Order: sequence, then structure tokens, then C-alpha cells
Amino acid sequence: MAPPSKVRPRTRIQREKQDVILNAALDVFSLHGFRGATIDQIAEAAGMSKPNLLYYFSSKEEIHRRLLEDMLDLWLDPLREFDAAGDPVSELRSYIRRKLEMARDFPRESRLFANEMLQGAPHAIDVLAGELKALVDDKAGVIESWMREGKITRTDPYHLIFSIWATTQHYADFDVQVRAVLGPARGGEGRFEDAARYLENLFMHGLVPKG
Amino acid sequence: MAPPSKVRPRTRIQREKQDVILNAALDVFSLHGFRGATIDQIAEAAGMSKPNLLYYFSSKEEIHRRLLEDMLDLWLDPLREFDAAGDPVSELRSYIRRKLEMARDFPRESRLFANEMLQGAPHAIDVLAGELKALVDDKAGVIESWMREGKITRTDPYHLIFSIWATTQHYADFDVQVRAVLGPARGGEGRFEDAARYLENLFMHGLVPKG
DNA sequence: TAACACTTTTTCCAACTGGTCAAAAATTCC
DNA sequence: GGAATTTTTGACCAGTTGGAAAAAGTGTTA
Repeated sequence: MAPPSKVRPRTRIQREKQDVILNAALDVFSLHGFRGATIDQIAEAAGMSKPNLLYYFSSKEEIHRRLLEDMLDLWLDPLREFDAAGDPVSELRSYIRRKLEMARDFPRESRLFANEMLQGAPHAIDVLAGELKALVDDKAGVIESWMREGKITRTDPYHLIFSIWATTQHYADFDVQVRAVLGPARGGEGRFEDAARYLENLFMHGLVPKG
Repeated sequence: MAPPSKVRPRTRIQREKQDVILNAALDVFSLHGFRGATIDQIAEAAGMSKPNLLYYFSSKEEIHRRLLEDMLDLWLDPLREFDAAGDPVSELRSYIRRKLEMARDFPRESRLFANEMLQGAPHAIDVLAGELKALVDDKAGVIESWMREGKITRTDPYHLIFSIWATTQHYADFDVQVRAVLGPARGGEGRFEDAARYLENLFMHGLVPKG
């Protein structure tokens, strides 16, 4: 009789339905943002009635919060793996590759995050200024030490990280534009490999010919 | 007695109030997206009642359409100026600089556009696949000819343009994140000049030391 | 099979949504 | 100044929104 309401599922059905709901909600939130999304839309996408959905999550906010938490965790993984002990150039190269793979494999999560940023991060500002900043500070330190050792060009490590985020997430967040501009011939599945090749070259060597 | 309803303002008051409304609407739409924005919010931000606002624009869609048109025009300006006859490296450099200035000076327009992209460009897809694609095709051709002449490194011109868009617009669209990560010390006004310096270096030379 | 917890549906609600309309108020123009 | 026009307001409407309540159904297990 009493709704579960708590975050932890207790039965098999609760676990399954919560997953279905979260998946549907990710579709809707990533497309319309928090305010633009409605519980009805999510419920329909999840194949259940609105009151039924509200039996598993007590509010729209709760679903969104949960989605954002899960996403942030996934999102920061590649940066966490960034290894100070590795070879600088190949570490950066594989970080870029992993971020691009995330944009390809989790475009909805990327858009959910982008929506949150566009709205001024009302639900995530604490994570940004706390956990994320700490993590970036740490990795920026690593990058700076590589620069001091002459392993990579001396430049701003923070903006370097920003530019990796921007260029990779662009392929998820601005997917429509990318497809429209590339056209049917080049906008198919191959676009991510073209992007990977291009970005590797950009970050490694830039545009001015050497020598 | 009859509302103007048409796009062209006939009196001084109509011109002024339409501007006030468009400005307020830009605030609201860029923050919440089309679906998430309400006429009431816009009216309040514009300092007038909802029916009064609807006297100047016949619907929410009309305001949004108008905003998007004006923005796309402004947005494509830097790319139009891209000059085939100029020096390749300095043309690219100044394009990057101009795009970054737009992100700094028109962040709301950038976010309006980003919102539209995240939602799959329902109102702009025609422009993307038409006017924009044609323009990019043209400029990509210019870039390609520069590459053939050996003036810049051989790479994918389309993805080059994407990466310029992505890196510059990032400072408008993800402003909250940038500020949060940089912290109070480096997240102030100077961040755009730091970004300009960094991006110039990235696009020109990349990260691998030369020689 | 009967008591039990778990799940789903039906009904409902108050607040909000985009938008209309007629009348009142302000402005402009002669 | 007064008529004509433009602008503003207040009341209103039908549809949607997030969510509550309670009853009805569905297992599960002693």
C-alpha cells in the first residue's frame, strides 16, 4: 500500500520499472530540458500511466536528479582514468578518443548535461564547483608537469581540457547540425571516425605545416 | 482597434516595445528552450502584461521564429567574411577570434542556438541543410584549396570548421562550467583572453613540440 | 486459501498554459 | 479640442501540468 518512494528498489519489478522509466526519461529530458519535459511524455515513452510512474518516483525532480547523478558519474570516468604516469601524448590522445566514444555511445547523456549547463546548472552547480573542479585541478597539475618536462607544448591546461570537452561533445549535442552540414554522403556512421582522425591531428599538430 | 500582428512595426511604440519583448524573450528562451519558456515569463521580463505582449506578437512561436532568424543572420556573419583571397593562416586566426568574440558578446544568442540544436533543430533544420550547408561547402572548398597549396596542414575542412564552432561557442554555452572550474581567481573577465591565446596556439601548432 | 504486501488504474484537483475578447485608457492627428 | 487610432487592461477560456487519494487488482507466501 505504501509507495516505495525511496531510491532503493526492493523488488524485481521495482528495479526493472525504474530502469524503464529512467531510460524513457533520459529520452525526454535530453530532448526538451527539465522544464520542457512532462511526466506524461515520460510515462508514455515508458509505456505506463502517469500515476503508475509516480508510484516509482515521487516527483519529476527525483527522476531528473537521479539521471543527472548517474550521468555525472559516467561522464567523469574518462578524466579520472587520465594517468600521470603514462606517456603524455598517448594519454591525451586516448582521452580524446574516449571522450569522442562517449559522445557517440551516450549522446542522450551528453545532451542532458548540455541542457543542464545551458540553464545555468541549477541542479549541478555544487558538483561542478566541488568534485569536478577538484578533479580538473588535479589533472591540470599533471598536464602542467608534462609541460615543464617539455613533453608537450606549454599552454593553458584548463583551456586544453575545455577544448577537448567542447570538440568531442559537439558531435553529440550538435548532431543535427553536423549531419545537416555533412549531408547524406558524409553524415553517416563514418563521421565519428573522420572526427577522430581530424581531432587527433588537430590536437597533436595544429594547422601550420612544420619545418 | 485591430492588433498589428504583422511583423513590420508601423509606429514608434511598436518598434520600441517589440525590441523590449524580443530582448526579454531572448533571456527566457536561451535559458529554458522553447518548450520550457512561458509567455508569462517573457511578459514579466519585458515589464508588461501577457495580453499586452500578445498585442505585439501573435504567438509564442512568432517571437521564437523572429529571434531565431535574427540570430542565424548574426551567427553566420563571421563565416561569410571568411576570405578566399586572404592569407590562410591569418584568415583562420581571425575567424577563430571573431567567433570567440561573438561567444563573449552574444552568449544568449549562442544558447538560443544551442537549445535549438539539442532539440533536433525543429525550427531551423531547413536553414541548416540549405543556407548553412551551402555556405560551409563553399568555405570548405576554400580551405581545401589552401591545403592543396601547402599553406596549411592537410586535414578535414568540415571537421575543422566544427571544431572552431565547438571550442568558441563552448565559452557561451557552458559558461557556468567554465567559471566553476576556473574558480573566482581565473574565471573573471580575463577568461576570454586566456581562451583566445590558448585556441590560437592549439589551432596553429597543436600540442606536440616541434623540431 | 486467506492474509499479506505490492502494483495498477480511476478519479480528481489546483495551478499553470497559450491565447481571446471587449472595454477602458492613452496617444496621435487634424 | 475632439475624433480617430493605437495601446493597455481585466476577465475569461479550454487544455495541460504535476501530483494526491483511494480503490481495485495481482501476486506471494504461510
